[in-house]
Amino acid sequence: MVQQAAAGLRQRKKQRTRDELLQAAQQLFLRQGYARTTVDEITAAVDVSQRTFFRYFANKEQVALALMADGADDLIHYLRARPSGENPLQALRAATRETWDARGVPEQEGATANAALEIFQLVESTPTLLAAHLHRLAEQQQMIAAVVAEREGVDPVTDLRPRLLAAVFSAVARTAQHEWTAAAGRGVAGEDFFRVLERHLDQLGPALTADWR
Amino acid sequence: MVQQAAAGLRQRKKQRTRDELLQAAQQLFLRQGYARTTVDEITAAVDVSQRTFFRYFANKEQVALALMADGADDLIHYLRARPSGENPLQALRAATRETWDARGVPEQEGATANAALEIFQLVESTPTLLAAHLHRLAEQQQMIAAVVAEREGVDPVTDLRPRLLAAVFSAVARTAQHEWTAAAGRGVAGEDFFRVLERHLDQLGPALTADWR
DNA sequence: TTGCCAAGTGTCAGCGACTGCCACTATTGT
DNA sequence: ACAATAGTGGCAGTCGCTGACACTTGGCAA
Repeated sequence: MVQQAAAGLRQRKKQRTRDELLQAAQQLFLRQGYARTTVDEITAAVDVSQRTFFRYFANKEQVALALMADGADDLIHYLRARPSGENPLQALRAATRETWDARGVPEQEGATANAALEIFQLVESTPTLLAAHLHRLAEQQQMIAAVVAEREGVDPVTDLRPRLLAAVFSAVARTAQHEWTAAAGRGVAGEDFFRVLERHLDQLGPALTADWR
Repeated sequence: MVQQAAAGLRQRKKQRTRDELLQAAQQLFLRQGYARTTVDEITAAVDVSQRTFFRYFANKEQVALALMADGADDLIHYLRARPSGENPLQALRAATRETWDARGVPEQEGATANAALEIFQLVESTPTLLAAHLHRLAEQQQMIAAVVAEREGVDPVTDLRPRLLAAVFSAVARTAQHEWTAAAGRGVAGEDFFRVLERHLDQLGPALTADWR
């Protein structure tokens, strides 16, 4: 996952301006908020033209979304690799854990980790960004459904289960993420995201079946 | 639900231009697509200024969303009215059925019903609109969670179940809606939305627990 | 009725996101 | 060294959206 050949100069240059744009955007967004940051400000900070900006990102939202660690591709990959003995929900849970573990390393710089959290909160609190984010999640959900259907060898058109499972899992994951972001914001620091997710998954059964009292 | 006093002339006039804007927007959106329709075109059709348009709708997306029968407020209302003996999931299911039944009547004009479907498909196929729609659903989901928590008398902050239930139910409902829209588009006409939703809810257990084979 | 207040509208001026177009510069393979 | 090609900059223009202000019109009381 996440590998890069140190190819030609052209490639590297491109990668560099892209990174610079991202970094400049991050600084400005976190300092002034998303809406109050113009594309011109971002490009000025990196000293490229506005036109160039829109060659790297389809729109302003995409810069912000690109700042969030995504991991969806990784998830798909890990999910494909899970042993076929597991039932789908187990496989999803395990793949998520692997995805999470795999990226812990470069995240320890403190300042970086903190910025990551702030970005989550920024997205969560900016309607347009949240909308775009939800849209992206919906797309990822479809991919998950497809992989699950393939894994289990069921017809993805007829059988509702893959889509339902993907939908429910995504919903739970998103709820957990929401919760985690909020908690981390309140200084209730430390709890691992995956731990939060597990707590949510554990409550899934009770929430659906039992009488609550 | 949905009641209107035939109040002063001022009120009626306002309602009228709002309706006209909606209708004009609907026509244009369905004819030319969302992106290729400008706000100026809409206002020209109704003969009001662009400025007025934005006094009625916060942005272009909102007109489109307003064209979709919403029913969220109704759902909340019905949900509150459900007998407290029911467990939450049952209550949600029943409230949804009531919401659905309550609006069947004025929808039979054929042409209207067909346009409604087309709007769903328009939203589904237009990224910005879909994003906005998902965002709205997320807000409604929060309201559902709040009502459920209140209904069951549990702490909405500590207890994860209300939010999880709302999230899962919304996810299933959305999946069903997606399915329904697609099916209706393929001419596999006739199946009641609520029927589709029930099929999905029935598959929820199997999708989560069982080994799929 | 008259006259006042407030609600609703139009106009205008302007910002910011985004696109198409074309000329220019810099890398790459030969 | 040269040509093909990828990437950038600048410009002109469209569209969504907003603030400010002047104007019209419906609601209401004297």
